[in-house]
Amino acid sequence: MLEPRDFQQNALLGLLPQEELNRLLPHFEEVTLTLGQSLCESGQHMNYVYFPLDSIVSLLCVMENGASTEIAVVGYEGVVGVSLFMGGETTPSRAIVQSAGKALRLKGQLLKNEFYRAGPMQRLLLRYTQALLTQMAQTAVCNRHHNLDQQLCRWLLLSLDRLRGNELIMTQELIANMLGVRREGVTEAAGKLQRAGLISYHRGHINVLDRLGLEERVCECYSVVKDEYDRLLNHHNVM
Amino acid sequence: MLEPRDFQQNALLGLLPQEELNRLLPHFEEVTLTLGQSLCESGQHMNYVYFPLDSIVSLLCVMENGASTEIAVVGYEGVVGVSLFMGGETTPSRAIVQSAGKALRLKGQLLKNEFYRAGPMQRLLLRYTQALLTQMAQTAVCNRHHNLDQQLCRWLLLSLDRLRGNELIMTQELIANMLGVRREGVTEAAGKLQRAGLISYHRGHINVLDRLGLEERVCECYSVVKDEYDRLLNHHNVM
DNA sequence: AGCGCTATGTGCGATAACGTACAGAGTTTA
DNA sequence: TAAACTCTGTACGTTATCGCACATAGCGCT
Repeated sequence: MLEPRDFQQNALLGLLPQEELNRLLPHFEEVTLTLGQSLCESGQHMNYVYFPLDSIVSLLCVMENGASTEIAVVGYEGVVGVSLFMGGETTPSRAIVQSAGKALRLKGQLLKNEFYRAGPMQRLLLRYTQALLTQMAQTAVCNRHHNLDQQLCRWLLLSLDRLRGNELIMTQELIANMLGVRREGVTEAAGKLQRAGLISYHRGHINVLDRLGLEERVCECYSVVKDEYDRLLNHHNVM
Repeated sequence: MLEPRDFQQNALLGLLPQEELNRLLPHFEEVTLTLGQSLCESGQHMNYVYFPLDSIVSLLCVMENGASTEIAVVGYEGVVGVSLFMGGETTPSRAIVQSAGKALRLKGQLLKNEFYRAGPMQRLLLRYTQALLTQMAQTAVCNRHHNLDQQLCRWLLLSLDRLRGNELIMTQELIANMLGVRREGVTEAAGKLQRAGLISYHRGHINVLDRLGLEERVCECYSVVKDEYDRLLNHHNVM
């Protein structure tokens, strides 16, 4: 049986009133997500929704030729599987574990039942979905208007916000897949950050040395997304 | 007083059971939307939601330097103002009329009341929101991976699907703002389509001469979005 | 130690889109 | 009718990213 404090590790669940949480408590399962694991394939039904604790999940749009782009990232502040309660059951996107760690999972049907009580859980999940919408929109603009250097900063900061420490375990190849660019492009952009002393890079391990430095370089997209999450999912506004 | 058949012009309202519609019927207002009119500014509260009949509205992400990109387009199949019922009240994006025409509008509070009955209207609006989500995600990928020629085809087809005839009233300058590219780029891409006999172009009037030709040139993004709208908002699946 | 695999770094020509400038044609206004 | 304005077309050098090729370095395995 999970302890109440386990739930506080996920910010979304942490916002729920205790009685709502209690109803679901026995049905949660803690699972370990491994790097690269797929939680959802394009067009497939999901059996579970996942509330990350210290793991990070990327939502990817995959194209016919195999090229992909990350459209949003989900960590302890959110949930993977919004299409379940939105009513579509499936989405055309994939959910891939970008950073290994723990998550709480819940059977899709149970979440749907809770959602359709039209109480705090519904309000919360809808506000979260709107934040996700903003993240996707901003990703679209960023892809259009900002250069790779800035996009890499945005990606690093969004990931960092969802982790405890300052270390990311992620090869340049994988980052390139997320951003939808060439691996060489990431090498070059990351090289600049490394020479500027903002990060150190070593065979799949990125250490962020100077977070403020990254924030100076990043495009506005980062703070637009962050501010909107803060606004929509802050304790005062939600309940 | 509006006639029931007026409502059938909006596909979303057309999917609602009669009794649901009857409850709201007295509160709808028909309005004329003019080209370039703003229905919603970034971060502003919306007082109304709009159900387009024969008008088209673009959702734009505007950046600090004024550059913009369309992240989704809404026509007779949808509604402008999802942030109202999603709970966030505002969004960081703008809603601009891209093609003049009629729409039905409803006071935001009335829609929210209806939404929180947790009945057919809620189910419908949530499914629509998921479709919107897909459109945004696909826009992000398309911005990344496809060239301007293909994106223009996608944009023309998405607009065409939301219009009665084959004529679009839209300057190259405006299309460029939507796609987030240079006006000259649109001139060039449109020139290719014109020379190929697919469209004819004259001072803000585009006539689509060969729709199938456009569908042959367009990237997969168009059909991903269209298929997902069809799946999520088709009569058999919704109610 | 030696081999193979993986991750990173670098170089270079090709390409798409950019910024800018300007010309011409059509439309509106004075 | 002339002037002003709007929309479209064209040209050209610049830049960011791509695609490809290949070098180097770290790590694991035998």
